[in-house]
Amino acid sequence: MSTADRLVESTRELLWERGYTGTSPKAILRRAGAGQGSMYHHFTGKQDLALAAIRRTAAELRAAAEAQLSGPGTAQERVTAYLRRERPVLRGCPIGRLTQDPDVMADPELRAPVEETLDWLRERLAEVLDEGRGSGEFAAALDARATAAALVAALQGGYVLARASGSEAPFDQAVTGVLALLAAHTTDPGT
Amino acid sequence: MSTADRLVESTRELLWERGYTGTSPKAILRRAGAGQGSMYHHFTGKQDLALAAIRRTAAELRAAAEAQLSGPGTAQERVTAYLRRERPVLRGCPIGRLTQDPDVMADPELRAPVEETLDWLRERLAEVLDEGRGSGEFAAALDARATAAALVAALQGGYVLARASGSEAPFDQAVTGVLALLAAHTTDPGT
DNA sequence: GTCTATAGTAGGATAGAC
DNA sequence: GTCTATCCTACTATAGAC
Repeated sequence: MSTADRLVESTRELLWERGYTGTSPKAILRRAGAGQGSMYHHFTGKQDLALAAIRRTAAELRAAAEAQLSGPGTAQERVTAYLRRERPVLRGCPIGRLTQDPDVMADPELRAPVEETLDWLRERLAEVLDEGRGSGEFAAALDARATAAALVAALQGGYVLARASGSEAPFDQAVTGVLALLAAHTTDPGT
Repeated sequence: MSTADRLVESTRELLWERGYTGTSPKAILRRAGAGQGSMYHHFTGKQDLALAAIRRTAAELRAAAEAQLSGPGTAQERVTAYLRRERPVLRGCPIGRLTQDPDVMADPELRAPVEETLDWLRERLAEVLDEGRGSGEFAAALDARATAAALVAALQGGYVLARASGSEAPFDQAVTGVLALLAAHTTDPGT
């Protein structure tokens, strides 16, 4: 892995652990095993490096979600697979956490990938729900957009509750709870 | 308002806006219109001041929730009233946001009120749901704890989505979505 | 490309005058 | 109680040698 790649990876880890404000260039360099010169040679500064890190993390999150949502199975099964996918719950969502970082939200460049990723996720989930609604899998009255927002919020909020309590249990409960509610809107999918 | 109170209020605002790591004593003093001497006279330092601020915010959140949840109406109505209560959505949850602050979570004293508040909220909501289940308002099969977790997560996650998109819409959608799902588990409450 | 040296600003706390 | 002065460390970036 090149020095530039190591810098981006270290930045991704630290942004996840400590956020943008809580991450110093010095900490990044220490973790990457690089000197100041390397960083300022490959990137213009902390913001530029964070931008590369956030973009990569956003792309990964999107690809991981797409893998579940466009996989095999009914709409219900794909939604369930996505929500129930194994996650590092106590570490939280590497994109969602940036939402709490005032310096990220105040910078249009840093903010854009965060906004796009979460907006895309809601929209993509709504598509799958709509699919299931069209095929008679879900009740016709189901509001795909509102339900999609509720599902993504259950995940994001589940992370918050889990971190607060220091246990994965609340996350699992939130996912179980929202899926149980959704099941009431499910008609028998047939085969 | 005393100087000590102004310091606590300024700290509450800044913790909400910028988090613990992103808030410096200097910024607190500027906002409170006080000098360094005042702060270190009334408090031992940043951590002590933050502790007072977090405790007060936690108490307020709890009182506000209790007002809705122990108010008049059916369980369904009280839950709806709590979820639909007017909120400063784009500012986020002043307690939930601390969950993303590594320095808060690493400090047992600062962390305790965050953990207690969110744990209490889930439990209190579960009680109301159980009440409604007992009175036949909700389906007997409803898992009160899981549903409570899903509802609180919808709020906390709704904040995240709203901040990401820069609009209150995703928050409202998440609340609408989860309440619509819950409605399917509702039997006619009668009178 | 990478290193060390340097610099200016801010963070967090202490000391002592008033 | 509050103020100013002071201290040490960290943050973020630049300069210039290798």
